[in-house]
Amino acid sequence: MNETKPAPANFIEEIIEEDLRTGRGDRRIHTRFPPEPNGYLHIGHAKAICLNFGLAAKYGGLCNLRFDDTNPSKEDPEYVEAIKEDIRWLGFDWDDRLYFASDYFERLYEFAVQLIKMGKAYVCDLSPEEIKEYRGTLTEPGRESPYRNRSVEENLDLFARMRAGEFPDGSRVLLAKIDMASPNLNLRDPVIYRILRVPHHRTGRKWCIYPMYDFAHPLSDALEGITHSLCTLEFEDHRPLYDWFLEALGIENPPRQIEFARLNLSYTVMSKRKLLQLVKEGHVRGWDDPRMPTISGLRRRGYTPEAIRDFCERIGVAKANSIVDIALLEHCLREDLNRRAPRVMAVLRPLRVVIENYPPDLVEEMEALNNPEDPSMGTRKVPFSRVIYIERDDFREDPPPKFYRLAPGREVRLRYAYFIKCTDVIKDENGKIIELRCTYDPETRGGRAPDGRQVKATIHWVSAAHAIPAEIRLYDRLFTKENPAEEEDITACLNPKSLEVLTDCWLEPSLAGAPVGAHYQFERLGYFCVDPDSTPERLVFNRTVELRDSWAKIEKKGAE
RNA sequence: UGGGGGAUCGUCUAGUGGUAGGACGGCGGGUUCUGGCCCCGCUAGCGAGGGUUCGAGUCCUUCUCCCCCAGCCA
Repeated sequence: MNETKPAPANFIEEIIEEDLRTGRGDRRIHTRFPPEPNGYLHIGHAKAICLNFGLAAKYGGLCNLRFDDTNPSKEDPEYVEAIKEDIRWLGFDWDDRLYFASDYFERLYEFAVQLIKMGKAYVCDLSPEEIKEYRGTLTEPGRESPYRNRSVEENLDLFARMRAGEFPDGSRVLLAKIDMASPNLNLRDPVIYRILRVPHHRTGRKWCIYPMYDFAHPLSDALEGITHSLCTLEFEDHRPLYDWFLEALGIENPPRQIEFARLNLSYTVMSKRKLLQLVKEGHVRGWDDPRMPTISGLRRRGYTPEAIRDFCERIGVAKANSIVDIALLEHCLREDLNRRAPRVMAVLRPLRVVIENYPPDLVEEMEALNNPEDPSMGTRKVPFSRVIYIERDDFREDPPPKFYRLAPGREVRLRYAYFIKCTDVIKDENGKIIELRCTYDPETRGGRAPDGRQVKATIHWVSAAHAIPAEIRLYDRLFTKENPAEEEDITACLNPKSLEVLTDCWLEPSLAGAPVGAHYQFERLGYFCVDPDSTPERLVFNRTVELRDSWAKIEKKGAE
């Protein structure tokens, strides 16, 4: 067979293929996903995960999971477990290659000693404020620290004593000796070790000095044999420093850092800090609130790993900052769920309907398709009786043009059942419609009229005597602004209607015992999944995403 | 005013000197026992100016706008 190789999908694949051709990086592909365990993963991380693991898979390489845990004051083992679970759920596997930067502390310390011996690092006694001052500004060069030219011996001694805990936090740091006049601030003698008496979640109290990201990252990559180290755009300025450490320490086949644009999604925020704020201030119920763009939130909402992976593939990888329309994510979701979610009938806002000419004691079992997209999913029986509930939205006493559903004197089809015609509208003392009286045509059982007459609409229903009650949570975008991150205060543009809880909902009886996490399409309404808050007595559903709704569009247009 | 990046339909993204393409969205139509799915069609773009060239989104040049950097965070 003569298969043409697919063109590289993005600039990173181009670089990789070039490296594979020229032999740079040992003709291997080895990537890593390096989260800091200081928060939950979000859909932006999913992009990085798909990229790193996907590249390894595509080019026959490997991808490690490495926790970048060099700052114990922000990290927590709770996050480590949550992150592992999320990556696995997304469908990726790091086999036995689970690493922690903290595993390398001893070796990183040795690297630092090596740097000192080469005269490329020194201990500085300046205070944090002084260091900042000496660093200069964007437009003015920095000044050299008075401690910059200490002897190797003194530096070695001081660094050992930093490790031994002889000095208080913040009193001294180890700096790389590079260039205080560099226009790139990262090269103005950056801090590589600081004194921090904070117990580490993995190394306990063994260390009171911890390496900085800029030092730990390239060397951790080197230690793991990483060939391509992908990160986001804001680290572009750090690349010279990344390369400097590898070069100074004589690393062979050094890994190559490549930067790409992080993902932003419309109507949400993506920074860990802002997400943490939403959680802490109680604007959402937690990291896994179904309105959150976190992996755990999306999972609880009912998103599938397949949909998220497909989305990550479709958005592409580039270097331009962008905000992807959340409609694309929803499209990927619907496409996946349409294929696999069983159809059921559920009424969210019930309107009681009495079918006056239907025998009071009769119950019929109507046969319904579980998924018209996939006949192999079979059929089920849905009980039908004299009193049913329909959706309040499916009836209008005074129907506007193009409203095809039920109205006084009008006939519609009940999905998988009969044609019914509305004969009477019953209201309470306030004029609120509380019940409809209808008649059915026994000849239309199964949904077709022998005389060939047609109806304009098919609506869903549940049998009042058989339906099971449920709570259903409807979600909308969390923010009213397309890019909340650019607002002074993101909480000012929170969408007050991002959550609506419906407590008087009725489900067809086949849903009894539905397991947590199960996905369904509630016909004509959307995709829903069973929330963990469900109890054996009462199911709770989340609306994952609505079906596209052309009637809603028509109605909205009419209102304008 | 220093350095590092970036600019292609409304959005995301291809295009590597030879007819600017795809996806999402929007609009219109077909089909339909879900106003869903599916199918068809339409819509709409190279930040600006100059130059090189038979030919420029692509090369050169000037400019404009946007993002990132002055943590002992990552």
